[in-house]
Amino acid sequence: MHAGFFCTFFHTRFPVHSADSGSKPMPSSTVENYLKAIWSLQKKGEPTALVPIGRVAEKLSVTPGTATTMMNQLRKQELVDYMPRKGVSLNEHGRKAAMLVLRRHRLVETFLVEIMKIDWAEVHEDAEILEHVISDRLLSRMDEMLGHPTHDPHGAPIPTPDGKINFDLTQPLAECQLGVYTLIRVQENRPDFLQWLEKIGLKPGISFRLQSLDPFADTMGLEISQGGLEIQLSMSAAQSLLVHPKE
Amino acid sequence: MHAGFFCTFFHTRFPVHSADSGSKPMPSSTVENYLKAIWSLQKKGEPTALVPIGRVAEKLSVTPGTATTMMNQLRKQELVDYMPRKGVSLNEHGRKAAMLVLRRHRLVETFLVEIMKIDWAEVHEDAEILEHVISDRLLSRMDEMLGHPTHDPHGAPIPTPDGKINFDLTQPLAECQLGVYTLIRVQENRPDFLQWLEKIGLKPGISFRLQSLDPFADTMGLEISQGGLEIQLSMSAAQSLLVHPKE
DNA sequence: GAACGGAATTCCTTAAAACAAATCACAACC
DNA sequence: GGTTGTGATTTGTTTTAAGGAATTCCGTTC
Repeated sequence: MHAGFFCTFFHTRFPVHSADSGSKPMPSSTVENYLKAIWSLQKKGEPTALVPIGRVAEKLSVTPGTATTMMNQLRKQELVDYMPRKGVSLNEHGRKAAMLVLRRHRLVETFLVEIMKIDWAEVHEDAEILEHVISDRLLSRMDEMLGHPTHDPHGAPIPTPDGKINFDLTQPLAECQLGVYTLIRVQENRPDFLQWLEKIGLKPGISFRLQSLDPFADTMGLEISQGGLEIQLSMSAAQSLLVHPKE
Repeated sequence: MHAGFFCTFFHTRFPVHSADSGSKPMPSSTVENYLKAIWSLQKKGEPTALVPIGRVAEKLSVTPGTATTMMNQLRKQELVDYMPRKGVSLNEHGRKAAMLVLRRHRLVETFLVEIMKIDWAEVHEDAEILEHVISDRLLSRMDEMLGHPTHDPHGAPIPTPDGKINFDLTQPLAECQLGVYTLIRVQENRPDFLQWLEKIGLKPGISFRLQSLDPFADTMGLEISQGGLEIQLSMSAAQSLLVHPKE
């Protein structure tokens, strides 16, 4: 095999999250990952905007040919609108399926953090796997134990069981003026970054003062605790911090 | 496809329970299932006894040819001793791998029952899937939360992290004389059976009196609660109830 | 209007699992 | 000692997912 040692891992299909009895074939975990990828590449404003196949392939670290082949299957399963050479977008089916995967992912993450007390910086990887295999029974038990949470530990909204998602009105910190803000959501999964955030005391729900802006150094300075050190943050990092103005 | 609707499910390979970095290819979930099957067919006394390939195939609901092919792969991966036409047995590697799967399975079951409060009669199916995908981190967190349990909710011993298992000295109720016994373990996964046991008040740890034996009807009569009704039980059901004499 | 370049598509191959059908080995029987 | 039968093996095909190479579109340039 070419791509190295653990190719097997990427070739892997997952089992399905619940024994079912429906008519539709039920998406494999590979299909689910394609749906998630397409969803995440679609800009939220315009749900019919086409995503180029190359972006999908890149997102999933797969060759364009592989992605194209999969697009045809997704279309056959009536999960996407796919126009060769134009791009792909989720249809109503596909969007709902993607939302249910996202729901599983985020509920699992919340469960791992709240109940199992695993560091929020490290839950993404596990959730990435479990989202494809958790049964409906387990999922609803988790939901119940957590008291039907609306947001995961990163501040991301959890879709409802019927596939609706509630977009919060937030803006990236990178686009803010000086002032006081509350961190709502962290849109980034890299554990090292999340661990760093934790170390400096930034978690969803925490408020802080955006104190300085340096357009040339491309950084911002934050005061997180009253009278604490000013923390320097790159603009690209600030892009993944979604905030509300305080109050 | 021939074998019916949800073949896809059985074709499925699972991802791997933890990102690793070792040299060995790391068993796919299919391989893990074969190892489990072989282990469960090997009688516990004689670890080198060969299991006929047909039994393995039957256990996994797979054609003999498929099992034969897999035996060759297992041998190539140095997990089994396989002698064509004679049979197969786990070698030291394979036994350890099987024990680790069993550990994951039983810890997961215990977690589902103790922490998530799912009915012990219904956890088998979920555990059957999760045992292949749970990461080491999650597993050890579960172990910790449960206080390093030695037995699962069905009374089965949980192998240690280094793959040792501690066989309890129990006998099948079917082989017992009249007397008072404590139920140690239920060796049966069918939810309906387990639910029935629960309904009549039999769970691991419960004591009861074996009150009558009817060799012609092939049944035994149990008194579970003091002065309660006598419950009739077939010998084959009694075969899966492992007990100790009380005290 | 023709040529170019990059993205997307097709076609071919590989890999793991599985099934079906044909064949093979060996013990038991006559 | 030859025949039969059962279980195991071999061979060939299928499915899903993937990679690679060659080719085809199509929007730009010249």
